[in-house]
Amino acid sequence: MDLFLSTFEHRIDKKGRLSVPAPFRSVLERRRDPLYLFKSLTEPCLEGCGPERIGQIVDAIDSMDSLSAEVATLQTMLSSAQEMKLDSEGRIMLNADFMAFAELNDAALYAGIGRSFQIWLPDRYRGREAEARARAKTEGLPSLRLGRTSPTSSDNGGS
Amino acid sequence: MDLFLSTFEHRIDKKGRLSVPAPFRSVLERRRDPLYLFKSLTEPCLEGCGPERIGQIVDAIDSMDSLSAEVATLQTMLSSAQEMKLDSEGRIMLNADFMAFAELNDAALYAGIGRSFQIWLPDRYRGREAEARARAKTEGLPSLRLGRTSPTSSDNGGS
DNA sequence: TCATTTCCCATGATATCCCATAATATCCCA
DNA sequence: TGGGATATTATGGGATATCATGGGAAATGA
Repeated sequence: MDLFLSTFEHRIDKKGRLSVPAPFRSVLERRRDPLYLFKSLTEPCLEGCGPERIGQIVDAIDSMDSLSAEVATLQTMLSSAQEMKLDSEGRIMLNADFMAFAELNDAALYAGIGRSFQIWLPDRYRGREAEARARAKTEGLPSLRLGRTSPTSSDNGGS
Repeated sequence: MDLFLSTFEHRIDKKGRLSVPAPFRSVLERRRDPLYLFKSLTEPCLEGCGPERIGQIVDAIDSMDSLSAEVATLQTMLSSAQEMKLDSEGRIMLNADFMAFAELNDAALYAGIGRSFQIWLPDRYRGREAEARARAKTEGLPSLRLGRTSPTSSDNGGS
């Protein structure tokens, strides 16, 4: 089961190019997946994922009442989503909208969160991380059931 | 799965020409599909799609009570639909009815929403997007964990 | 005829390709 | 186990291709 994990900080060059971390690239390559980015609905960061999540959203829209507010929300996600083409060095180009939304300028921090990852202004991310750790200390951990539960997992091996 | 995604803002020149975004054109070309536009039933914007979506509407009408109000509604969609011809540079010309309906003048914003896309007055679209994002912040994300269709999938990273 | 629309070419902006390089990580073999 | 050789990675820059856009001229059609 390959996942997006760890954090990486990379520079954004004068041309607006940003390297995708090699470990993330190899996850996508192994699955032969293109990379999609979209603006987070709830945080000032970008989200990266493979096509399966985009497909879920498209299918969900088709199965919902097209006049509902939920559909409008999902459509907002899709209208900000973009299939990113990597250049031969594994870099992407962030358009002006993406850059402005996440308030990026000359550097970006990738944070792998399992099946997807986020792209943040580095300092902002570190601030949030500190907050989250402080919260954990005062409020305790969210219930985490590490025992494992759900059956069947037709995953390939890996770690 | 090629989809219409992302947003693009283009100018409408003095002759009334409007470029179709290159990524949208390549989706249509790959499928050898002509482009259809029609007036949205629910919003002050135009909708664009390929022939399969038009076919779905026709089929839906055929399967419904031909006297119902819904049929009349869907029929107005079809009667406003038009097959657009692209010039050699990939531009379309919007007729006066389309321009007036979406209140367009010298610019248009394309918003890809998966299997179709919309064409908006840019400022109006941005207002709607801001509303949708504000709603998502207060009311949370629509639950899309229903559709657990694909092999990977599962929990949303939706920050 | 006159008013459009369509075709063709020009152009500036920008993305993409290809190559170079420095730093780091990985490998290999003694 | 060490240490030099090799591969990978992130980053940068110049050249080339693509794209959006605009305008003149030919074609269409009412």
